[in-house]
Amino acid sequence: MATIRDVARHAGVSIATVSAALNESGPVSADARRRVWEAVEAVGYAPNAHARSLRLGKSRLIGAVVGDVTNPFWGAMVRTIEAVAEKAQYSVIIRNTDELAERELDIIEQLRAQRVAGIILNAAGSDDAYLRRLQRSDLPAVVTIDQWHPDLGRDFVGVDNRAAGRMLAEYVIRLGHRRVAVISGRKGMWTADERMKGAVDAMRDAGIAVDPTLYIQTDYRSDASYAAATPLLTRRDRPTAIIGCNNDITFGALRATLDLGFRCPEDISIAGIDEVPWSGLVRPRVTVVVQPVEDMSRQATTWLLERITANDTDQPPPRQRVFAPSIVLGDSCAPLSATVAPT
Amino acid sequence: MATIRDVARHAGVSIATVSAALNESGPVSADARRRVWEAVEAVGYAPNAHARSLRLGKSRLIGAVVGDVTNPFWGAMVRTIEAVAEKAQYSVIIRNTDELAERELDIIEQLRAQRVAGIILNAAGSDDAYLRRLQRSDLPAVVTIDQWHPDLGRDFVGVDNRAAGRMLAEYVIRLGHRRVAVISGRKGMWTADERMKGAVDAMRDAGIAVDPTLYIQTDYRSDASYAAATPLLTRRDRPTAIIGCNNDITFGALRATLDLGFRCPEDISIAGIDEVPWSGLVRPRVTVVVQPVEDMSRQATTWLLERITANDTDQPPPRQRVFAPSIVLGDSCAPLSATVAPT
DNA sequence: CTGAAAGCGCTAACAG
DNA sequence: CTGTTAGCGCTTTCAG
Repeated sequence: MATIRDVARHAGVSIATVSAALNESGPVSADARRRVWEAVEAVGYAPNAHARSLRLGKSRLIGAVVGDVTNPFWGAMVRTIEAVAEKAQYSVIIRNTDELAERELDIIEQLRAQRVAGIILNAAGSDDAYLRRLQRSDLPAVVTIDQWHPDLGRDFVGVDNRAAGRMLAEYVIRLGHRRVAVISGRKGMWTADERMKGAVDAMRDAGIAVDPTLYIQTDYRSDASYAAATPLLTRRDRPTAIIGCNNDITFGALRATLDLGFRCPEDISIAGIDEVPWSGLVRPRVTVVVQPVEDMSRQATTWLLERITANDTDQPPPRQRVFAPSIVLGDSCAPLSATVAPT
Repeated sequence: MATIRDVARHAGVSIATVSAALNESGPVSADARRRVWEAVEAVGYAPNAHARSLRLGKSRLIGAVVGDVTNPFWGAMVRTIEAVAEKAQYSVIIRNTDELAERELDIIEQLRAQRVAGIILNAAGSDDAYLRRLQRSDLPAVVTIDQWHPDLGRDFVGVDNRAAGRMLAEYVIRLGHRRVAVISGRKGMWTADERMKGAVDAMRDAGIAVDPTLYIQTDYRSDASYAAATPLLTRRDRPTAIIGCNNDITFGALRATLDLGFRCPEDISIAGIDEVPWSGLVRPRVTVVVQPVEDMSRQATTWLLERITANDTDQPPPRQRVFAPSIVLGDSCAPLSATVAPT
């Protein structure tokens, strides 16, 4: 592939002039500039990004470390991250962690070796050893997204997850439900704990006796949720409503409900967090709390690019932006009075 | 960030020894090796990928150029591509084209400048100028996926799209339908043309008079499909069945059908191509032809890595692998005899 | 305004 | 077995 030397030779100038012309980083005569561009065209030149990065000591790559692109939540995130990055001439390397802390740390290490300029990170781990390893000072710019870690000292973009859990619980409580199950992600994960806490708080505030066997934390996965929901639904004092703390969990709970021969919402009311794909055609239309995914990923990417561009000396202190979730009503929840009581 | 020099100094050896030790590319005494690894640990060294790529004249990056990660079809593709690439220590840069040929060419040019080692490409354009620009000889290794271009001379992985269209049409014909509409992607796009042709062939083979006003090619997008379906459904001699040639199109057609007050499948039968997300809960359960997305992306990535690794001299000739699609029956199609006739 | 030359961090001869 | 050195392609002083 053509190098800057080929262009210089072809244009009859020095390589320094070519560089100055292409980057507009120095004075070049109109004539030389024209000849350079012609030569670029003629030899099919494109500057070698690796040489450039090496010389400049910085690359135009950013990493997007997400749970799983296959989940519409992360799919939408990645889509927007890519769109915003592209405008600023950055490319995004995508990596899925399946929310496995060990994998995530590995990936971060690899991205560091690749000298990405920055990382948008779904930091899904939680224990101390994990956090310590995330603290290492020689990481590139990082903006965390979705999961918050109080002491990490990084920019964070997410939603008020406690409010999300609370909204859903208050909604079903208002419909009269008293025995409400909540299935959330694994313990220690910020979003999972917060969503659970928000829901439980709402119950407590409503004067409902808190039954811990109704509150389950497992993986944010539909099979885990299915497995968790099944025993709940076959108990004698089964809940009359279930809250699923992400889309996969909601999906699993709904499947379990229907597979066991219950109707939703006639027998069991179900509501969840996160958008449901093809929601217009999913029956019942699930009541969900949604996050402004696009705004979130746009903010995260903007902040990241800002940090990448800023001098080391004027890096802003860690910022947090917490968006408000909103509820989208469907018909997956019925008033308790209209619910067929457990026998 | 630490360089190989820091490691060498710390270990009390030369940089060549460090390189040899880390890459196992030369004889190094056990003692030196140990000291090198200790030094690496101590200074937090990770080899600079840009320097490496520059020196080696090749990178460990591949580009995944897809329609839109947000679509579950592409989401699954990207997921598998990343998984397979990771095992071989390659990173994937993701780019969405929205199937816009101009954007796609731009992106390819950028990836070329970035010196990616290879590209997995959804080549969505079709005109001659486009193809000519894709032909340029100085591109890295390329494997095309989904869309086939006979003369491109690149590896290709996809499905038998004609069979996919045919399967669906034969299915509804077997149910007795005679007035069957088909909505596909834009003209000139291989998958769109093939799926349409497969469906139309099946009609012709069944002795059905071909009514061109029932065969529409538009964008692979739900709003385009919605707009296309609406007039079809409001005609007096409206079709009794609709075939949607990708998931978005099917979704749009279904929405239009329901919005107009028709029931599916009682009034209109609908079937489509591509997986439907949350299909277990979408009502009606749509009958679809699905592609083995995971096998396809695995094959594409494997071939790409193979080409990247092979010497220029022993590059295999262009290969094609065409997977068979399969049909998954739902309840979105009813026998014509059970269908409420247009008034 | 233009050119020569240094050097980013690494690998691979090659010499010791 | 180990060290010295050239050079990958680029940007950027610094002289002319």
